Amino acid sequence: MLELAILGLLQEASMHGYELRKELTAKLGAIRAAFSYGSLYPTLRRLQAAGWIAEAAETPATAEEVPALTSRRGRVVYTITAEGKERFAQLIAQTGPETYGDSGFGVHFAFFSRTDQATRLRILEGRRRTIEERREGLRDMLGRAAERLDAYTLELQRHGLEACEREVRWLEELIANERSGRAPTVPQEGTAGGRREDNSPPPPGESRKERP
Amino acid sequence: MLELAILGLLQEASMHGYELRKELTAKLGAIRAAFSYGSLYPTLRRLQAAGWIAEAAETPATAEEVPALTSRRGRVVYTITAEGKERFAQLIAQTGPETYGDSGFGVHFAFFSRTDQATRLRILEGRRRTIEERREGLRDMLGRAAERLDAYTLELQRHGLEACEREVRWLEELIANERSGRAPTVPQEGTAGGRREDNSPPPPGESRKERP
DNA sequence: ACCACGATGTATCGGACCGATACATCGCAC
DNA sequence: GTGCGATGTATCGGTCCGATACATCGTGGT
Repeated sequence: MLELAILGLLQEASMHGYELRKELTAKLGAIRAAFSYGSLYPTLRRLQAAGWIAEAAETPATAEEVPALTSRRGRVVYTITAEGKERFAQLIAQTGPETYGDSGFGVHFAFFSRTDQATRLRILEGRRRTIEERREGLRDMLGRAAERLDAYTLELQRHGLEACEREVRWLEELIANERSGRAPTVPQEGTAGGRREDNSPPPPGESRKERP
Repeated sequence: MLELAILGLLQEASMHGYELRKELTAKLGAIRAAFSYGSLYPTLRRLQAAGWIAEAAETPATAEEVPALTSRRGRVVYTITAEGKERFAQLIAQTGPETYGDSGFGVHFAFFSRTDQATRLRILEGRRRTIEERREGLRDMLGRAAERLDAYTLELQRHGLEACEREVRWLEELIANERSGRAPTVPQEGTAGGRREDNSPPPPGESRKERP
């Protein structure tokens, strides 16, 4: 999961660890706490060893903005490699049970603008399936096994059930949107201006922003 | 977390691993997937080594119901010890940051009927605080940093924000209920009949056994 | 002039937990 | 009688977390 997230973020811009973690938190804050440094740094090392990412020279490029303040230090800036982009494309396209869990789904969803529509649909439907099953489990519990549970546990289940129902509705909307061509609002091109050799096919219905 | 959950469940009834996991799933299904055997069995061993739980002889007690079918096998039934009960009381009463995370809160909440009111209140308020902070983070993101994020990520944040708002409202209700004396419905005494030497002060609204 | 403090930044260690997997037995349906 | 799904115990490798350590920077207070 972390591997996928790092590769995805570095595709938008080169960054050092600290920055990466902040972006991670910003992008995934809704779905999971954040990855800790205890997994981030080892993973960076692993990705570098595998050749998916590489260390970059400090502050040479993208001049003008923020001249050279705090120039080089211990900071290690990572850049994704061509192999890394391939790896990302492969990871983002393959789906499985772990794609539908809370954490996995969140990460995949956060990179939907780099995912082709067929895969998006597959993921949304898989997630819906997963949540529907969780929902049914809770319904059964609140029906049949209710008298075995104390009031607090029951209340927890009730609240969980409501959350499930709500998420299923949300997913339904997203799926309908996806099928009708247009994205929830609009996928937009990442920071990286150039480079169009990445596979992700431009989504069909590129339309307007939300905020009316 | 798992330690607390096991101790709590064994206080209601002696069980073997498989059964324990099913109960765990039933009780915590709303908040987290389930603990896997890969953590369950090692933890059982650890608890046994610490003297909090002990192996019990198979099917000797609680006769009548289900005579002796499938009598003894490889099944290992665990029973909580007096020290284990003390340990549970200590764990359930102490609060901290980890108590307010998704998983920690869920487990603590699931055993609220064995928690004194002051602690319940402390946990609910801590949890509320935590979610409120998460909520503020998401609000900031959707306000200031919105243009940096793509439409899908934005939609994820929006959905997360709504979930936070909903949970805060839920917590408010629980807190109000808690303050006004009555629990969501009513905490009930566990299976364990004897032993009143454990510290947990009898909650105010102590009523009768489960099965009415 | 000094320095305390919080943000930035890299890094490691132990431990909790997961997912896959391997077995072995039971009761039941075909 | 036989295969199959539920019951049941157990381990292994790997991911991730939480705490911790340490060093530098800019800022503001005194």
